[in-house]
Amino acid sequence: MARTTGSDGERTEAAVREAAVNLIARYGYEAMSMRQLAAQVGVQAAALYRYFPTKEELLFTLMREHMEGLRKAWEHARPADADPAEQLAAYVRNHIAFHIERRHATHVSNMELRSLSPDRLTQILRMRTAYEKELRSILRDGAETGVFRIEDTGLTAMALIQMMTGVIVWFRPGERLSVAEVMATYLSMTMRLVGATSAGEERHVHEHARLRA
Amino acid sequence: MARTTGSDGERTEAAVREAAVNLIARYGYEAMSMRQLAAQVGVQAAALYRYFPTKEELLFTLMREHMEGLRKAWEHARPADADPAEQLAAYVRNHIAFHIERRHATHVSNMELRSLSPDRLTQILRMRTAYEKELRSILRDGAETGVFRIEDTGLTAMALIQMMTGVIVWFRPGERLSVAEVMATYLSMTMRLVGATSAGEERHVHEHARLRA
DNA sequence: GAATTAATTGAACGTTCGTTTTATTATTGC
DNA sequence: GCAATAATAAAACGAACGTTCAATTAATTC
Repeated sequence: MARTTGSDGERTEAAVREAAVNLIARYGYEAMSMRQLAAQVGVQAAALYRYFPTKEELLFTLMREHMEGLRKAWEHARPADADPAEQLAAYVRNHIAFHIERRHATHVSNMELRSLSPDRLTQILRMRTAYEKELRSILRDGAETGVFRIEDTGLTAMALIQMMTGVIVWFRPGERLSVAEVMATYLSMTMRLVGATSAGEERHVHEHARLRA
Repeated sequence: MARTTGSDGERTEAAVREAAVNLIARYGYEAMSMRQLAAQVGVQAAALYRYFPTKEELLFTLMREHMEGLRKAWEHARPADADPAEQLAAYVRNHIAFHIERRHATHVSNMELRSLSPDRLTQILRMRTAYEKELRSILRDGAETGVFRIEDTGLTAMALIQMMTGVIVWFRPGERLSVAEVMATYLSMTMRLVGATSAGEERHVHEHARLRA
């Protein structure tokens, strides 16, 4: 046999990406074999090499597009002219919404970094650092303006990001909590953690009420 | 050749454990080969099977002992009769100190769960859940006593644990911050996050001063 | 409808993997 | 110092891995 009826390159490539994200998230990059991936797509292993030259290139593509998606989401969600408290709230909401919606891809991007070659690792880490830098900048602004009380900006940024990204470990859609509830609670915890002054707290409380409605 | 001069079973087994933790933390369980591990120990691959019947059993042993170590550390560090704020402070200090000291083992226990067979996975998760339950219990006590202001105990516990465990991602000994400084800052963030009342804050501030001294 | 291009199969390549078996040497106990 | 045991080496096993190649068929182009 050879080309099958109804076969379509674009559809196959999309199916490969989706199956790869799911399999790598569940079993890990090293544990997923190209044959296993091909079987999930409904194709022979050799067909995969029409779309991705190597297994590592496939992993890198998934990670790069995930990071670009995160950057674009924040570019779209960031408020143009807003005080640090509003900016921080937008950052938290965007981060949690994005990571819950793309749990599997996030898992891959966070857990499989060590399977990348050095220069590809550098590229992904650069994108990640740029994204984290946005948060540090917001925190610094807030600390200088006096709306936040923060001991160490860099350390607080790392703590917040790890706290927020952690939702993908335990969150399962359709269980006890809705996405809006999780977002609201994490927003509340974040504002307290950065010592947001009453003005920021007020805003957050209103936000909280709105989200639960 | 066969038995080598000066060979000693106990020393070899300890060397295997240490090398395995380091290699798995760096390259991942699947990516570490038994030959690579043996080479690191200075022995042939077959010799490993004198101490661990399979590769997975080796992984499981490392994880189980790490979790038991964490439990024992908390048993030893937990204050007998203390208010929730003091108990929480002890939990945070113990968690951060333990995880910084055993970064590699923590990495293994957190990242390689999917390489365990179902029943071994269950065993490790049970130990982890028991440990997390301690934190939830402290938070609940504090919320009921009124010393903490917490929206959702379970969610707060997860957020705190992920925030604290996250130190192993970026912390490198001997760099910008000392362990005591990191502990102090995380303690401060934790107390604010749980909305600890001024009494708890006071105590924490004193603690903070003590640790920096 | 013939020629060209796109998509895929099936088989194979060389390598590496975890593990087992057997033999061999060092150490220990008497 | 001799028997028993502990610790390892060396070689091999079959299976699985990522990847390549040639052949084959479907879709497209003119």
